[in-house]
Amino acid sequence: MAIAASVTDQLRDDILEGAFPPGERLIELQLAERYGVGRAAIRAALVELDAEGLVRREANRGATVRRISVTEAVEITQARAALEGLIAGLAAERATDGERDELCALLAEMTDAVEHEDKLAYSKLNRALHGTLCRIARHRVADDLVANLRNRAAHHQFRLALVPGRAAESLAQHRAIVEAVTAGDGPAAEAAMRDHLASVIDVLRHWEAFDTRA
Amino acid sequence: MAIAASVTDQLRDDILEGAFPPGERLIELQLAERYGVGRAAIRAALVELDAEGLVRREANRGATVRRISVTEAVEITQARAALEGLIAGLAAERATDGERDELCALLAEMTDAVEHEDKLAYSKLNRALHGTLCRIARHRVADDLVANLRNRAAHHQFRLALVPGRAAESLAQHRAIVEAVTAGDGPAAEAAMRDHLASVIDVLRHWEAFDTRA
DNA sequence: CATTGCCGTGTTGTGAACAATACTGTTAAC
DNA sequence: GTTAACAGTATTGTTCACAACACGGCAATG
Repeated sequence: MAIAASVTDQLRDDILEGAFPPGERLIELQLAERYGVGRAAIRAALVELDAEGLVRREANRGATVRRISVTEAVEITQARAALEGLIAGLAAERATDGERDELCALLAEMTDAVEHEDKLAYSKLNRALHGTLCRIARHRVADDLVANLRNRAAHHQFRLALVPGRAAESLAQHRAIVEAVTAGDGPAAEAAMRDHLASVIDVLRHWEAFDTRA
Repeated sequence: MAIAASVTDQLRDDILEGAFPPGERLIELQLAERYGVGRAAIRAALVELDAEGLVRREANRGATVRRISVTEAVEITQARAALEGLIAGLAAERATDGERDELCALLAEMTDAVEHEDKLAYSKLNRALHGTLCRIARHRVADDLVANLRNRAAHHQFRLALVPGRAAESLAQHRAIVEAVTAGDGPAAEAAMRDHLASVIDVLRHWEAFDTRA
């Protein structure tokens, strides 16, 4: 499965990049040709991505890119809040001096991005910051779960970055998180992370009312 | 995959039942014969259970039942604490009167089991109570994640039930959870659930020191 | 005109055969 | 006695072909 694992990764990336939009049918033969492998490898990849929640498979009807409703995105973010709260708390306890510097540097870059109104850069830095916290926490199980949840809701996270004024609010919340982590205050870090994601949920809930698509 | 899904379920159950102990090799041909299906179906099942974390697959070397160290069981339980805290809080907000009665009935059965020192029954009821809370919370995402985490640590949970005096302590904690949920007090329910799982973690940590196997 | 039955096409599900790889025990050399 | 090379076996990885199923259009019927 050396090659097949790589096929799974390629397909996952392609879905996350938007090469296959939500609802799109994923036909084994087409994918096999696209990635230059046999149908068996594609099948394995589809089973795996189905388990990850990125792909939906129906018996005898094939696979499609899973469509995540706003309602489900709220649930995903709630689960993230619980798990990333744990992670933030652990990160506060376990961060080395070098890792603290890393977080501060990321925060500085985020501040720059907000000042220059570079929403794309901010979105990437946002992802990087959360990823760095996961690494610092040294908690494999939570890390894996969170990475998966982030992938599942990736589409909506992207929309979020485009909301006017959102970046400034988000920046302040991230600053609170980084400060608590660098101060080594676990409970404060957990609370700050939960606050941050609660505010994400607020935005999602606002959409939920008059949005049934995507 | 109508049949194949059932094969995955059968294999998962067999692993959880202990029919295949941790570390045991899972040979495709043997499994195919055992369940009366082709190798392809078995392969799909193994890929799926690998994604679930119950099975480990190495390239060209086959699949084995994943061995969960005590250290990893601690991590799993920490993640459960975060997610089941969320679930307990939601359950407190969303439980109907009928569901509250259901919880009280389960608690009564657990009390009986402790009085009769029926550890096996208690262990089953324990599982049932947590499962019922997941259902009451009506939170699909967290529910799925928790169910998976419980499966992964199932072996250790079973050992836990055999610790002398553990059942009485556990019963008191479950009573606190049920009382908070039936009272509709979300934060208290979340705190009670976290307390309960923190005490599970304490026992695991105690083992961690002088236990490297299983 | 609406509805039902039927057939053709596209796609998935499954089984069998073959190739590639890793493990085991044996023999030979140093 | 230890190590290295080697063959034999067991198991996985891959490909192919075919069967099973779902969907679409078309025609026949009421």
